[in-house]
Amino acid sequence: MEEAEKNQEVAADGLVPKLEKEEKEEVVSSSGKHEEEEQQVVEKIPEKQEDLMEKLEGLTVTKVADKAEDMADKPESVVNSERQQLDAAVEAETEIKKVIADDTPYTSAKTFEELNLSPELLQGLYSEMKFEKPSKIQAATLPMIVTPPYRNLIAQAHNGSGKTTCFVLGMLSRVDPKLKVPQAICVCPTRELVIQNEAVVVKMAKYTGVTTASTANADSSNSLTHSVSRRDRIVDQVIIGTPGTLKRWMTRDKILDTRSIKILVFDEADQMLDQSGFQDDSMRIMRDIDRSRGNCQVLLFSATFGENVKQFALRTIPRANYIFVEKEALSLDAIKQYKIHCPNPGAKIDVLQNRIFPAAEKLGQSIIFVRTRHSASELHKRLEADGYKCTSIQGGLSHEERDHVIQEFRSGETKILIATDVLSRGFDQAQVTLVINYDIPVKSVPPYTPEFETYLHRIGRSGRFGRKGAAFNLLVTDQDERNLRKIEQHFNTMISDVAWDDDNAIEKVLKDAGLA
DNA sequence: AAAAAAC
Repeated sequence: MEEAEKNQEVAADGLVPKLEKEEKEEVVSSSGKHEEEEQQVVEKIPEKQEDLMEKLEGLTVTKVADKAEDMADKPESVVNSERQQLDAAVEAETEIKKVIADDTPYTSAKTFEELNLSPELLQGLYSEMKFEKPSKIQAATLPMIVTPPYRNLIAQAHNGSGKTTCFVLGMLSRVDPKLKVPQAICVCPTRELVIQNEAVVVKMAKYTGVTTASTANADSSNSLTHSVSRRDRIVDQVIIGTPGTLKRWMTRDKILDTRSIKILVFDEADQMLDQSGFQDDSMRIMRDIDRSRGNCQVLLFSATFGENVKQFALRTIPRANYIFVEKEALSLDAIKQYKIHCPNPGAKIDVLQNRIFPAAEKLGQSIIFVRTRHSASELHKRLEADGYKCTSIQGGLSHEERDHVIQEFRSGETKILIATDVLSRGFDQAQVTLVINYDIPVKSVPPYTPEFETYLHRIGRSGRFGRKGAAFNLLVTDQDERNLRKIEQHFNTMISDVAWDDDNAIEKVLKDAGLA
């Protein structure tokens, strides 16, 4: 079982953004070792498919088996195509390992030009987005996304490495602005992410004539059974939304025509497909689109794919190309992680106010993560009562309140934001240098083991696109200690101790992190 | 001893 899973695992080390590259490159560039590893990966593929066949049941088996037979039939071409993707130059610097579903040859994109994007789209990339060349994950995935036969793709890459650009370019390159019907859908887990992603689409699409619609602009849910159903059919090409509203638009309201949808994106895909996440809605959306128009390209993107959801995704998304990263390679070196053991719950406030805030003031912006909605507003009240300027956001607030809090934080007016996990994923604000886990993320049911993926997403709110960042974990109980140790082991990363009562410890540590 | 969306 474990062997099989290991074979399944395809690592993509070094999906690191530009600024961090120098360090990483030293590690990977000199030896020819990864080349050997590549060969092994190539040779293992037929065997891997057999393992997969044994493990899977039902519908999926047929598909995977077909694939395995294909491979057995023409091992030469498979091996050849695998070799073709070992594009020497790119390979040497990216160390990306990927698996492709057929014998379509893909060459890593060193420039955006070679992707055959429209001039309008390229202009958006250069003059609006100020992008020069593809990041590593972009170089690896964009050819897979935009090259016929438009295979499905499951792609994992580090926090802040440029995944959004991958799927936004994917969507924009596939839609026809002359056709006034929905052609691309992007599903996101939160309202904030919908708004953020829509802004990227609008910016990148500036010269293309493509328009967007999003569930966040729709009227809020009270008064409007009427006004929503009265809405006209959507004529925009790119639709961005949260799963519930998208589903309603497709089924009850019938304002979202899915017959022309060519590409369907799941951002934060592991959460969107997780059973305790949005699995039901996501599957429903996929099925409905598949029924009204087959052959829709599905893209899954996330920084994390826990083992279960990874297997589910591979079973669910047929004939997908995929790229995965070993979990041990996921924590970014640019984000230094610390733990502060507090003698009692009250000391958390003390550490926050007297140790962290004074140091944080000079840095940039900070996000403090807590476990519940209630503790978000409680901590907010407490800090405000003590004279600290901060805001808080959680799903219990009205949409207007949430928008307002985010807008103030985006503008830099507020430096300290208290948040539940509504903001743990995807939120992209370059100025965030500090993440504080006021509570460690844990599962909601006994034995309250750590939520590894959430931890990684939270600390990934800092250190965007290779910038430096720091994360402080406040611990009180023995269970906190145990859970943090598990997190260290899980990601094979070092979380150093900082004394809670030392005046200078935080300052010193931030200097070490390259922040002070 | 939960959060997210949304009914």
